[in-house]
Order: sequence, then structure tokens, then C-alpha cells
Amino acid sequence: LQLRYTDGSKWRFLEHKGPVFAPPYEPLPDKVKFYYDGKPMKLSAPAEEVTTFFSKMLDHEYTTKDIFRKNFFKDWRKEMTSEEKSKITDLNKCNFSEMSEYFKTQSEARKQMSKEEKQKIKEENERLLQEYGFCIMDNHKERIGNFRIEPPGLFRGRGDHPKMGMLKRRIRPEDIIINCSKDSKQPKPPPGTKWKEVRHDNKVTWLASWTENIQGSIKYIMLNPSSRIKGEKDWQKYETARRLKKCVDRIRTQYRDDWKSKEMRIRQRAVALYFIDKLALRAGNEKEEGETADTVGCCSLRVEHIKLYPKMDDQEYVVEFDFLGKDSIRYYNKIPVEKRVFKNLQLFLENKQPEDDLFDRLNTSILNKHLQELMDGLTAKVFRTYNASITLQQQLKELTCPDDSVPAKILSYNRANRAVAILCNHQRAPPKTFEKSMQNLQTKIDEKQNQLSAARKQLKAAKADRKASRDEKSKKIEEQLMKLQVQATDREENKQIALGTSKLNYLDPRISVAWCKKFGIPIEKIYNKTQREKFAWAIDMAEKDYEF
DNA sequence: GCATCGACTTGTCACGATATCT
DNA sequence: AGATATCGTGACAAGTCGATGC
Repeated sequence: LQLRYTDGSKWRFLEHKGPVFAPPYEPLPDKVKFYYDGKPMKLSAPAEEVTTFFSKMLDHEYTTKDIFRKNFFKDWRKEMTSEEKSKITDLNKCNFSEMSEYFKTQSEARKQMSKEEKQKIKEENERLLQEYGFCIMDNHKERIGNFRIEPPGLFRGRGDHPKMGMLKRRIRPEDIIINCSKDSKQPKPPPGTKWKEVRHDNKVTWLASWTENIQGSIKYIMLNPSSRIKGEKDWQKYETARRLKKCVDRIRTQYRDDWKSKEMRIRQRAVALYFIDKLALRAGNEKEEGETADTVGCCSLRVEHIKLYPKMDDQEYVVEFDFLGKDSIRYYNKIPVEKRVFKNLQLFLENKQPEDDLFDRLNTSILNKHLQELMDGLTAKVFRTYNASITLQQQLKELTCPDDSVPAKILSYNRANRAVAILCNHQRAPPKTFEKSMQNLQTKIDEKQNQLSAARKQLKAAKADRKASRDEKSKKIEEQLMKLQVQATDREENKQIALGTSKLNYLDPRISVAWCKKFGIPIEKIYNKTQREKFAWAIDMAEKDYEF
């Protein structure tokens, strides 16, 4: 594994144009009124801007939630003049409906714009992209990931977030730290403004940063996944996972052994690691209570998140998991475990309340320090990468039939991908139009079937003569029918599964590239343009016999 | 130790662009 | 051509994990 620099520096030269700021606020036309307690009221520009954020969200259920309304109102009041503050004291007396209607009309008008107008906007976007969307890092022109600063608005967050509704404030040049090389042409702040700071730190990869006001965390402008710097890191990640492959047997033997340890902390560590390995759970850092939604990973599991069943149906020692993970996505699973694990879990639960930690002698820092001793560079998340990639490889081996048609092989590929997505709990809400789209597909299949039987009848009728051409025809229809059926199967199986995240973040792309080469599948069938750019390094590198 | 910070990866979703259907 | 379904992309939130400071 050969990286560009070995001294921890990430680049030698970095030049860019700085970020693009959100457009300034445009006050509402006077005819669009806000009403308080039934009476029209003209607001100061800062207070008015905040109401526009709220009125654009009125159709969303969350604007009815207490926390959202409370947070919004509190932050809105901060933007009011003292006069406004004394008048506006109750959100329930606020009427935003004219504003809401106005924005609906506006967005309708945007949809109805002429081709020329739309084209003009497109060109302006393209111009911005060309000017601000690229940088020079070392000797290469690279695409920047997010060169636009996030506009102000109301924070939503995911799940049951205690800060939902808070005002995400506007970011100004004075908030921005620029990072570039000393010998580069420095980006200019907009006229009449200054950057917070310009620094030259080549130990980091970001071009600009600012502190966000909801959680107080830092946000960055970084390069696109197609860039050298991201690609190298990605490659490195999969190489670490491949090193785990070489020693995973040893590690498994060890943690099974540790289930018998005299020390509680070691047993807990060993059981947690077993879950991380077997179920691909995330590490589970501690979170500050009240700052974020209540979600957990492995190390932060609480007693209330698991149930133990000594017997369930025809299985023994079943553990039922039910908790909210990252992004408040529910993880629900029932799995039989080994007797020793089960007995350990019973022990961990003794004398605890539902809200107590399951692994009270363990956290991610302890776990990762242990893993580091087992293998250089090993952390909890490497298990997810390793298990995802090895599963894809195994499933592809198992499911691909060399004699299948291309669409059938791609179904196999998607099924292998699906196995991984299920392992990693990458779910999605079934698309709103799912049932209908399945019906449409079925209609097409029926039609195709009718076509086929008609063609076959014709063939029979004209058997003796001109056989060849008719035979070709039914063959073609058969092929189309098969393609439709494969499509239907794939869609049905994918109803609640999201393949994107695993494809982008967990599956060593060289496995997929090798599979394509081995079975003569064009790479475009597996990766779209963006994905091909991200995985260019793998497409270059992997041959048909690549083994993860 | 442990709390916090900083840098980076991973995650979902909405929306506009594009393909396909009528 | 216009309507509708599907896809791709960007937005931006939420994780992981090592470093830092007490």
C-alpha cells in the first residue's frame, strides 16, 4: 500500500476560490402579509426572514410538534426588534398562511418557467461550478464536494431531536476559515468582507470550515469522492479490511475464549465484539444527553434494548434486539446465540434497570484500544467493512450462473448486494408508488406473455415453411419477457432495502469490477457515472481474478 | 481516566433531471 | 408533447475515532 506522502501531510500545493455564499435575503412584497392575533403586521427584515423559513414548512407534520414550535419561537424572538418582541408573545396567534400561499405560488411559477429561462439558470449554475467547483491540489485539478455554504433555515434533525426547529444561522465570510497553501493565489472574500482566518495546514484535507450554531460542531468544504485524496483513503480502508481477513479467525477464537474470562470487563468486551462481528453493529459512542436524538450502537446498548428468550419456537437462546441506531433507523432482529453468550448476557442484566447500560464496563475507546492490539489499524468499523465485502464476494460466487443472461446475472449481483444491505440494516421506506409500479410491471409481463403465445401459435401454424424467421421472433419475445420478469423480481425483493449506502461505503469496488470482467458484464450496468468516477482507482486496478 | 474537539466517513432523503409511457 | 415513473445528485445530518488538554 503506497501512499503519496508518508509524513502525515496531505498535499504540497492547494489553491481554490473559496466558497459560494447563500444568496442574501429578499424581503417579501408588501402585499404578502403576516397577521398577529388577526391583525396585519409588518416585520423587520431579520424577523421576517425567520418567518419565511417556518411558513415554507407548514405542510410538514413536524411544525405541529411542541419541541419544534418551542425552539422555533425562542430563536425567532431573538431576531425580533424589542417592539416586535413585546407584541408577539404567542406562536398560536401567528398566521403565516399568506406567506405560505405566496411561496407555493412561487414554486409553481418556477415549474412553469419557459425552456429559455430554465436554460439560463442552468447555465448560471454551470458557470458557478466552473469557477468555484474545482481546486488545484498538487498537480491536479480536482472537483470540490460541497462548495456552496449551507443557507440559513430551521434545523430539523432526524428522529426525535431535541433541537428541532432551532434557527440555523446565516454563514458570513467572517465565519469562514480558509485553508490553502502559502504559495497559492488566495481566495478573495466578497467585497467589503473578510475571512475569519486564512491558514496553511497541509496536515488536513479541507479547503474551508466554519462552526455551525446548532451543535457547535465544525463543518468543512472538502473534495469530491473522485479526488485522489479521497480515493487513496478509500483504497486504504479496504486494504485494512483485507488485513482483517487474514487474522479474523484468530480474533474470533480469542473473543470466544474471552467469554469465559474471570473479569467482567473482558467478558463484556468479548460479547460486544461478537455482536459487532456477527451482526455488523456500529461501535456506539456515548452521546451527550439532550443534545441529540436518543440513538445507540453496540457499546451504548441499554438493558431495555434487548430481550432474552431461553426458548423461542424451535430455537434456543434467542436474543431480541430492538433499538434506534444511526439516523434513528430501527434495528430489529431476533437471533439465536451460543449458550455462553446467552449466559453472559443474563449476567450483565442482573440487578439493572431498563435504562442502564448493558455493557457498563465497556465503551468504544476501550474496545478500539483492544482491537488496535489485535491488529494494526483495527477498529470496530473495520468489521462492518470486512463482513460487508466478504459477504458480497461469497454471495456472488454462490449466486452467479455463468450461463445466465446478462439481466439474470445482474439480478444475482443485486441479490448479493441485498444480502449485504440486510446485514448492515440499510432500510428504506417503501416508495410511495411501489404497489402501482409493481402492477404496471405485471401488466407489461402479461402483455408480453400474450405476444409470446401468439407468436408461438403462428409458428405452429406455419411449421413446415419459413421456420427460421418465426423462431427468431419468439426467441426475441422470450428474451424480453425474461427481462421483465427479472426486473419484477428485483423490484419486489428490493421493496424495503436500500442498496446505495453499502455499494458506496462498504463493498470493495474491486470485487464488483472483477465480477464484471469475469462474466463480461459492462461496468455501466453496475456503477453509474458518479460511481465510476469514485471507483476509478478500482476499475483501473482490478483484474478478473481479484480476490478480496 | 475522561470530556471535548477536530477531521473525517457514513447515512437518509428530497428534489430536479431524465427516461419512459400514453 | 405532456404526464408520469425512475434515477442521480446534492444537502446536510449523524456517525466513528484519534488527539488534546485537564
